[in-house]
Amino acid sequence: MRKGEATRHEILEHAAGLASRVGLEGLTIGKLADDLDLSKSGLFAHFRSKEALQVQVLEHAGRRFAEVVLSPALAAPRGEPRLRALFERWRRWPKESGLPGGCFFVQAAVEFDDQPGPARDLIVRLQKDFLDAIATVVRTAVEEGHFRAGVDPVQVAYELHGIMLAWHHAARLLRDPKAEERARAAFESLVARARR
Amino acid sequence: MRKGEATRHEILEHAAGLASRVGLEGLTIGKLADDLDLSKSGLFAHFRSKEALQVQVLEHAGRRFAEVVLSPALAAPRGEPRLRALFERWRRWPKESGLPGGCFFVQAAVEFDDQPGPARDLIVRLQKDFLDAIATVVRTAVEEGHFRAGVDPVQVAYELHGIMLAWHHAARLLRDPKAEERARAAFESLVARARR
DNA sequence: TACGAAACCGCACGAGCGTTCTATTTTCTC
DNA sequence: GAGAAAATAGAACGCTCGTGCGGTTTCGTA
Repeated sequence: MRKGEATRHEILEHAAGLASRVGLEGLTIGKLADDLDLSKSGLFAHFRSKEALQVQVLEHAGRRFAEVVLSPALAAPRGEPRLRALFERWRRWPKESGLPGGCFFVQAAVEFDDQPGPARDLIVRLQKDFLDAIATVVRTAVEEGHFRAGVDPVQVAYELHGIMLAWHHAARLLRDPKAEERARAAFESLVARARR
Repeated sequence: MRKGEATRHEILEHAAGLASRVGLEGLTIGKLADDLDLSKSGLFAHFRSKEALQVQVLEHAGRRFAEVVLSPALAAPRGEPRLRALFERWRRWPKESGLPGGCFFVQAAVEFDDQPGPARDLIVRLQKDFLDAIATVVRTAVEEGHFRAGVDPVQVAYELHGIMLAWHHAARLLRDPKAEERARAAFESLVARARR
């Protein structure tokens, strides 16, 4: 029971990186087994279906995201600093977590927005939870008096998400060297607007 | 030579809709042929490779987008009205063009951001051209005096793109009924900021 | 150290993929 | 309306996919 857990972890780790490049649908048990020097059937036995594999990869990445982005950000002082910490960690997360294809939640969200099933359900839950978390951070910024009272936290979360998606697009597809600079400018503008 | 053109057009039309749901990689010659009551080989003969099919679907959609979104928007009065027209048409384009899976450029951009080849090259060109077009519209708004002189047109294009991506995400994945409302609010905020 | 359980392998399967070849039907042109 | 050219069909290929099965190796524990 010990060894199995370990290799399953290894598999999920590698699968997340692979999926960031080719997507969760593009994930292939054969390729995965090859990369990890396992037999196809040996690897398959850990999950018993491809769908289960996809779901577990998502769960794994969700836990990882919470560890690497959310929790540390929430450790920052309440209010605007916390929002800034979140932004910074969010931006660095694909690199830090060894996702060579960029944030693979972006890929998964687009891939499954039209394909019902447990994978889609899980993605929706994860993304909603995350957007809620952003909104909560913004709300505390209002409570702390950093942001003005009229600010709509959900709207800010929405717009921040848009900034990150545009950044992902500019950086990964367009290879625009100014992508980060633009994302930062947009973020500062968003914060300034909320503060004023 | 006439008939072939017609069915090829039909194929591309249907393929674009299909690809909006399953992606350009998920596109399958067999499924496509089935849907259109053609033989696999008969359909295949029109393109002679799947890659060529993908590229032609992209070209087709690009032309369509220019017809349905860009050109009509550019017919609006210079400046802010033109930007508004662009926003409105852009928002309606997946529905108007029979893309049941939402804007399939979003799907394609994410799918190919890491897979070199002619398809990726074409997507990059199309997206760059479009972002340039937005920036140009913003620039004319500055020239017309609708927007203030300090506005960075490229930055505005970047942020508008982000708003649309967030909208796509909220509407399609999260099925958020307020998605459009939020997109509109973000757009108004963007315009107000540029105007002030 | 022995033994039961867990982990893993090799092999095979049926299905679907993109692609090729040859033959047949349909379309266009003079 | 005949004949060339184009469009389509049918069958087959080699490959890869996810999945199932039976046996072998490795591990964890008593």
